[in-house]
Parts: sequence; C-alpha cells; structure tokens
Amino acid sequence: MLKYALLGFLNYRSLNGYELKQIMESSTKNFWHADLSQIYKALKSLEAEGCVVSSLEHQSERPDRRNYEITEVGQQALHNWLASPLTTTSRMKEELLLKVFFSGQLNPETILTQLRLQRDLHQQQLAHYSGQTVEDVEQNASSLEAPALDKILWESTRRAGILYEKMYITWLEETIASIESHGAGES
Amino acid sequence: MLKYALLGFLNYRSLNGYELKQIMESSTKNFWHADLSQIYKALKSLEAEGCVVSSLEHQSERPDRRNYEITEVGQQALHNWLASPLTTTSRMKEELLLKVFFSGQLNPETILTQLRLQRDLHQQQLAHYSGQTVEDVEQNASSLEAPALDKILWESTRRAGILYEKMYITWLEETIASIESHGAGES
DNA sequence: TTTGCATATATGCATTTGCCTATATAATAT
DNA sequence: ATATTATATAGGCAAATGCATATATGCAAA
Repeated sequence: MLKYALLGFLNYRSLNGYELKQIMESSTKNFWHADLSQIYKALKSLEAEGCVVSSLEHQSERPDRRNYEITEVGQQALHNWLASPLTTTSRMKEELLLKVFFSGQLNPETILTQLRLQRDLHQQQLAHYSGQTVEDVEQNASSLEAPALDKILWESTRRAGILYEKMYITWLEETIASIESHGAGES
Repeated sequence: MLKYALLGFLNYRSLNGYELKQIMESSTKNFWHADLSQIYKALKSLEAEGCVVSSLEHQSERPDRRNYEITEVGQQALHNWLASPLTTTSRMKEELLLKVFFSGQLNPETILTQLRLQRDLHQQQLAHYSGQTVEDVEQNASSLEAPALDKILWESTRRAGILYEKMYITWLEETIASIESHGAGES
C-alpha cells in the first residue's frame, strides 16, 4: 500500500525519499504513515519493478540525493489501484479498546487515568487539525500542482481526521463518565 | 499485542485456540482481529515464554485439542500491560482515505462509485452492531464469568464501534455530496 | 567548543502479518 | 452419493513493519 502512496505523490512531480517522508508527515499522516527506512526500501522495490526511475544528484553542500520519477508502468499501476474498489471495510487495530475490554479486573482508577490521558492527547490533535487549512497541506506538500478536485479531496481527508478526533473524544468522555458513575455506585 | 488479547481471555478461563478465535470474532473483532494460524503461533510462543501451559485433550469424536491455561507469569505480563499507559494516540491506516487523497486525477465517477459502496457496507455494519447487545457478546464469549465493571467496559467497546460507523457514514455522505456538487459545477 | 539538528540515504534484524495449504473426523446439506 | 461445513491444529512463506544503527555534511545553539 505504501508503494501506491509513493506513486501517488510522484505522479505530481519527481521527489526524493526524504521529501516524500516530509510530504506524508504533513498530508497523509493521519491515515497513512511510514518510517523513513520503509520509504527507501519501497522506492528501491518500486524501481526494481520498473514503476519509477531514479537518478543520483550530486550536491556540494549537502549529501547526494536520489531523485525518483514515475514511469508509465508506475502510472498504470497507480491507476489500476485507484480504480479497483475496496469490497470490504477496513479492519482497525485499537490497542486502547483492547485494554479497555480487559481492564475490568483491575482497579478502575488504572484505566480511568489512561482514558483521561488519551482524551487530552486527542484534544490536542483535534486542535492541531482544526487549525490546519488546505493551503497548509498544499504548502507542506511542496506546492504539488493540484487541480480543483484534488483540493476538495484533500480537504475531505482533513475533515475525516477532525470527525474522527471529535468522535474519539466523545467516546472517551462517555466511557470515563460511565466508569466513574459505576465506581460511585460501589462505594 | 495479540498475545495480550489471548492472555486477557485466558485470564477468565482455560480455552483452546479454536475457541479463542471464535470469542474474538464475536467480541473484539471491531478493534482487534487475528487469523487462526496467527493465534496458534502466538499460543506456542506464549507457552515458550512461560505465560501459559497447555495440555492435550483427547476426544474420540473430534480432533484432539490443546487446552491453554494462564500461568502466574502470564497474569503478571497481562497486568503489566494493562497498567502501562499509552502515551501516544494510535496511528491508523485507512486505505480508502489514501485512495481519496489521490483520486483527483481520475474521473470523479470512479471514486464516487467506491465511496457509495463503502457507505453501503458501513451501513450494514452499523445495523449489525446496533442489533447486538452485551448479552450477545457475553453469550458468544462462551459465558466468561464477568463482574459488573467488565460488562460496562464491554458495552463501551461496542458503543465505540457504533460511534465509529456513524461517523464514517457521515463523512462518506459529506464527501460524496461535495464531489457531486463539484462535478455539477463543472458541467 | 561541542552538542544537537536538518538534510540525505541505506542496511540489518526481529517481529508481525496475511494468506495458503495440509490433515483429520463427524455431521449436515444438496 | 457427494459436497460442504464445523471442529481442531499446524507449517510455510512472502511481505510489511518497526526500530536501531551507520555515514556524511553544514549550520545553529548552548
């Protein structure tokens, strides 16, 4: 999947691994992330498959960098992926929910502390997303030349992050309240 | 992480791999899932670590089965995990959002079709979760003996699934509408 | 002055994951 | 009669993932 993300960005313009990491950090971070080393590996693998071509660019003041360009094979692969519909919903893995599920045997305060911490973290994240605009994404994405529809879609993914955080906070507050009232009933 | 899920269930009572899979399907499926083969591997690994002990039970009419029991070491590991707070929020991977992000270069109908399909799938899932009660979870979880707090927490994880599906559907409908109105403006 | 940070790429390794296949038996459905 | 499903365990393998480490340079901060 990471490969398609990389092809997606390279389809706008040529980029190196380091830039790709930075762009992902500022745009797809909320729904897709990757380690730098993972990106380099994926780029190598993409080149072996003929989806991209690279050229080493010598820099006098900075380390050499390898520029990646998408090929027709790569564009075809990208389009095939984009066009093939997902026939199932994605299955998530949420460690917090797993812990909540098994926290009944512990002191309620143990899980309450953790839920409150998560609530604070998610509130920070919400504040961060809310303060971000499409222009920011665009700028951080190194001014990828994007038509009008792209901007609508980018804004939509940003909106997904906001809705997700709001929902998460709602759930955390509900859960905290229900555990607290249970504890109150016990004492 | 899967290991802790298994320990969490085994802390209620002894179970075999097949049962663990079934229980997870009916309880933690929405936020944690695992392949059967993954479960067997994890159980072996847990036994090697001394977290569980197994005993082969011969059955005349069915294949032999290996019963797993949690040890004190395992209980300690479980408690340590439950007690150690998550200091970051979980990072998700959502293929659909990735596709949406890069779908600007395609015909809008291509992504619209996919979004509508996902909306239908999520609506089905919501209907499924909504029709489920804690009693169902409990029953499917092979009547794990659970104190009052456990039930509150289980209900809370079920509620998380419902909120998530509702949010997802809201986002899908918003996104579909915004792409449609963009297309209308174009023509 | 030295520490750390930003730029830039790469390797190594252990673990996790997903998916497929094999084996065995009994009951059920077509 | 035959095929599928449910019960039950397990091995194999490729890919993805995460994390640490190595290397190299210039610049800014402490």
